[in-house]
Amino acid sequence: MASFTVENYLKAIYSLSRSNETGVSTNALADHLGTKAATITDMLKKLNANGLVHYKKYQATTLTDKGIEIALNIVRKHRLWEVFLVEKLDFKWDEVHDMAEELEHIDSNELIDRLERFLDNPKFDPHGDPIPDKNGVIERRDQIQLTELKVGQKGYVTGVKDSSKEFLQYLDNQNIELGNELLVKDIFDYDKSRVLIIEGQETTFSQQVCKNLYVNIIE
Amino acid sequence: MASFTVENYLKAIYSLSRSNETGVSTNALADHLGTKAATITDMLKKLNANGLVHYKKYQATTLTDKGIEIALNIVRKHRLWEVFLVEKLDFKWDEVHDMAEELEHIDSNELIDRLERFLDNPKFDPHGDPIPDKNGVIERRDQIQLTELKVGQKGYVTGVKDSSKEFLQYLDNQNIELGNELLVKDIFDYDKSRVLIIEGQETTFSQQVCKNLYVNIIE
DNA sequence: ATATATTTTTAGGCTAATCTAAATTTATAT
DNA sequence: ATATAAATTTAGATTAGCCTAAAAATATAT
Repeated sequence: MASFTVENYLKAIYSLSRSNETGVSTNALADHLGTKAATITDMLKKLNANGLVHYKKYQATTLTDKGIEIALNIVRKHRLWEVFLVEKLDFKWDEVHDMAEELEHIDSNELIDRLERFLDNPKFDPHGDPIPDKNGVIERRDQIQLTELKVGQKGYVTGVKDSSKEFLQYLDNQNIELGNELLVKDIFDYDKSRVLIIEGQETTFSQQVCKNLYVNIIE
Repeated sequence: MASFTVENYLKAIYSLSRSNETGVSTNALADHLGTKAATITDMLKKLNANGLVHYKKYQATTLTDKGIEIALNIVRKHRLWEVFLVEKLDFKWDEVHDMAEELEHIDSNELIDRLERFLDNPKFDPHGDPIPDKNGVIERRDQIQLTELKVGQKGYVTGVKDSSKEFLQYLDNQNIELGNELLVKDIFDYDKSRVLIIEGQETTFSQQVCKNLYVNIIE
């Protein structure tokens, strides 16, 4: 079985691969995992030897199929536990990340399958991220960043791109939650900030905030 | 914070102390934890240095107050997670031990307090063991071993002394569960086996089985 | 095209938790 | 009371995962 540490490496490589199709650099991984580049090199050699990554000296690293499978299972567990914490234990969406980081390593697929059923087979976690099924299949979603909506267009909030505590708490303060309907009333050329009507309430959001909100267009 | 390993040592010392008031021996710990005596000695020195155990060379070890506090918190977490697994995820009582062994190390008291409330503040785990409250207080219970009942006395099953998979599955096969009412109809002098009426059904149990069942007397 | 900067790897070490084998201490039995 | 057995500790190694400092490879800028 993959150790706690190995699971975290695979998850990190998976996660960084989302934004970088060509593969992941040693330094990017070191940053992400809070370790030093030398440590990453050591581990990549081991993961490579165990058939979990494709690694060649000085080149970007990618996951093998086996590596992807393990990473997706960790992501699945992480997101299901987050749903549990929010839906059943009433935690807020900005409070669950660290606990889920631990719970994701509990080693029982039977447990996680039963948890999934107990939670009524949720398809998305509290931040709107999709939950892989037991075969690692992720439901694809046609969500876009709020910045892509033009003036006059309507949408509803489906997720957040940045799930940092700070951003989630900012959204709480603004009373924004998943499912909220909104209309883009105006975009200021100067700083690309937007005037929005969210659930009937007029609010102004910076471009940065809008980039970090995913929406579905309402035709 | 105590590491996963340290937590397991403290829990083991706590657990073995239940049956041996004077303290725990190095070999007993090695057996219980599946490691070698030399390893135990090393660790006891560290735990002693950290104020978690009272350790003197060649003498039985006991937990300090701080050690007891940590051990009880682990026990609390273990038992609450077991209740969750059985009550909410429909696992059987012989299936939950290994998962709870992992879940007990999840590091959040807030999580465990919320879990407790979610489970309606259970006082006992699925094997009848008491769940320490958040201050480490355990509800004392006047349960006795079934072997202490005399012929003609009645009781109901409150717990198991041995919670091995094997014993629990044996009980399942015999349709015995916590709460069952029973009457001691006869005790055979020869092997101390008992004829019992359990929930109206006549059954014979060996002395070993009776020793491992806790009951409350019904006057 | 070459010097400089950046990234990555190598080499050598550290710590926690484990092991085996040998030495020491304590317990037991005659 | 002393020999023997059992339990415990010490000494010296190992492995996983991490580190720093130096070397090597790759990328960038003039």
